[in-house]
Amino acid sequence: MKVFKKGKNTIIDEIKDFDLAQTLECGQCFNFHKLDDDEYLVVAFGNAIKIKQEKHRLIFFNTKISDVRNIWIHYFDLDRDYAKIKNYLRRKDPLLRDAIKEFSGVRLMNQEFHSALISFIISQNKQIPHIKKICSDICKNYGKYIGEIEGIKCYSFPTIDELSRITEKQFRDLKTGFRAPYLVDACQKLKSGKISDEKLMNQDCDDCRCSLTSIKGVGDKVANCAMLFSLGKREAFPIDVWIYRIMVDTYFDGKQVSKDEIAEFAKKKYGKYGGYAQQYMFAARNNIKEAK
DNA sequence: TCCCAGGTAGATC
DNA sequence: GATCTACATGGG
Repeated sequence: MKVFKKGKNTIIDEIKDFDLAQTLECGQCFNFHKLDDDEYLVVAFGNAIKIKQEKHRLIFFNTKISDVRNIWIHYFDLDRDYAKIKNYLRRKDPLLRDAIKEFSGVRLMNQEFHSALISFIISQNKQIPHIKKICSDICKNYGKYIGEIEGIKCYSFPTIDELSRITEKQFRDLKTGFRAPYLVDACQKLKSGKISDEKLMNQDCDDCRCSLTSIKGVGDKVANCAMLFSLGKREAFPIDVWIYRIMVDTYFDGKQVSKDEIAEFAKKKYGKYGGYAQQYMFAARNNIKEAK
């Protein structure tokens, strides 16, 4: 992997096991906008940038090389060897072979904790396009204006301070419905420091999940998503309706077992790679369903 | 009109 | 403990 400056842009070349579209569109992140094929507007850490992929090359438009090194490489998890992870999973589970083949460019992102937590509280009982819409509305209404890219006005995800000032009524006006009081509780715990990424990163998986589920409206699934996508807990295995169906059909002969039983099974089967297994499976959910 | 969506809290048994 | 249901909103 080579990083260098070209005019106003920064380039990463010789990238392996990465596909920008697959990584952004596989349901782990909601704060982006598709501009064209393999071309996206991404918002994170108070920045908005245009990124384009050309085969093994990533172009970060109008971006300093130091930002690519300090922010974006880690954000897209590009400093990790995915060949090893994929080999492990292919050997471990034949079901994942096709999923990994089809979605070999998926990487688990390292998002900002507060934005991942808020996004996944919103995600419950909602479809991905609507989650994206609400996240975007939150940025537009309560984040800061960053600038315009390709004629699109960009707004940062609100900081914890900005989030803590949003009332339940204001959350309801953004069509979050019954999640509004959950969001308020999460924002207050973030603001008070009762919940912080610093504390959670130092906890093991079970303690971390336990801390997170002390927030109203955060159960195992939302906690696991926040842990997996923003706290580096890669053994976390979120079980949503899709993963539940796939696991039940594949390993429990269609029998409606409890989510705890599936979680236990996944822990034994995938171990510390649970999160990766889950994400390849989720990315390929429609193909897996059709194959049955 | 009915069913479902990257679920969870509270009630009930 | 393990199940059952209400919960806002939008889309098929």
